[in-house]
Amino acid sequence: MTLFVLLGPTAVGKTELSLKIARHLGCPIINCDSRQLYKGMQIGTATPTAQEMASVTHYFVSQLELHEYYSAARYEADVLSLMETLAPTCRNVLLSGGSMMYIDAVCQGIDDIPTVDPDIRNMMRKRLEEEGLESLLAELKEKDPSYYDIVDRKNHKRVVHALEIIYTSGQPYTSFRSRTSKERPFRIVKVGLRRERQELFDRINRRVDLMMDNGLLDEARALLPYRNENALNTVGYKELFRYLDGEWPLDMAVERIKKNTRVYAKKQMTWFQRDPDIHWFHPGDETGIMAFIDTFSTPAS
RNA sequence: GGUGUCAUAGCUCAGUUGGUAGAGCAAAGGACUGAAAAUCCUUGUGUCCCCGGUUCGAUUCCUGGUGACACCA
Repeated sequence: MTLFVLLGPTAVGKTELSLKIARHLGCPIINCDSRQLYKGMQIGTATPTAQEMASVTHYFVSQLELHEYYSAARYEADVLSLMETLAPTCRNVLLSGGSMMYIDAVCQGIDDIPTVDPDIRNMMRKRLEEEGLESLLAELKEKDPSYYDIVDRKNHKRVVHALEIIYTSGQPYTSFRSRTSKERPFRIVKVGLRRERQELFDRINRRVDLMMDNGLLDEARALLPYRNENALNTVGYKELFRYLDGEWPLDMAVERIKKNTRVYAKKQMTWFQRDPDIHWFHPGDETGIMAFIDTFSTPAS
């Protein structure tokens, strides 16, 4: 069994190509976009359309309620479990998306760290607000000095999370971090898509305009009641919320969406760059991509 | 036409009591193990509008020019 991973920055052309590859292989698509997982965010996250979904079986698209907690670790478990289910009938499966950590969670696994209790999460958030980062850092230094040495001390999420784990488990955060790659019962082949930067940025700008034409503002308005959910802390929505609050004019919000999407794309490329297992193609090189896929696909036995 | 104010980084501006300059935004680079489209870090040489003058030295002061804005005719 082979898991093809189709990855690349946002707007590079993954969805379109994923359908072609899936039809070519006669295989299903597993979505690997942390925001397309949620319901109600179709326009802003460029979720495949109903027509696109009709021709190929898609998993993990528009499934989660907006308030549902989810994580890379759950995604890892869900995908592995799905792969087991598919194994008897599928020789090949296509995982497509750009969520870096979710891809790595599936391909390498992530350490078995306890899930943080919501009460502890709330408590830590309050403490961060009231005591400040310095105070939490001092506590981390005392309770897990080896993580204190390596943590990004200005990144409150990292510091807070380590303490959350310490409070949840009673053990140092470092004790859970093995950072070893897990074995998978299937072959993994990574296909990366990339374009010249200007080409990609033009596509991003055009796609944002298209999203606006397709009703992104109405979608954002409908999601306004959920704005504090993590799922909505997402490019495309957070900017339109500022407009709906009367803070920004609409054209400014749209420009910000474009800019933040470009920044996100750059961040994705930075992450992908250091993965030596990715085979890179231009999305227009369909012949090359299909030939590559054919050489690695698992044939009928 | 007259008077005044302004002209500095891609943009908005600060500043140099005369010793060639710095913030925010934009842009670029990077980190990343259970909230990741999140969160965080690093990076600022530019004819200081142009010609001339004063000066050891002018982006800074002065004359003139050009452009923008405001007010008066």
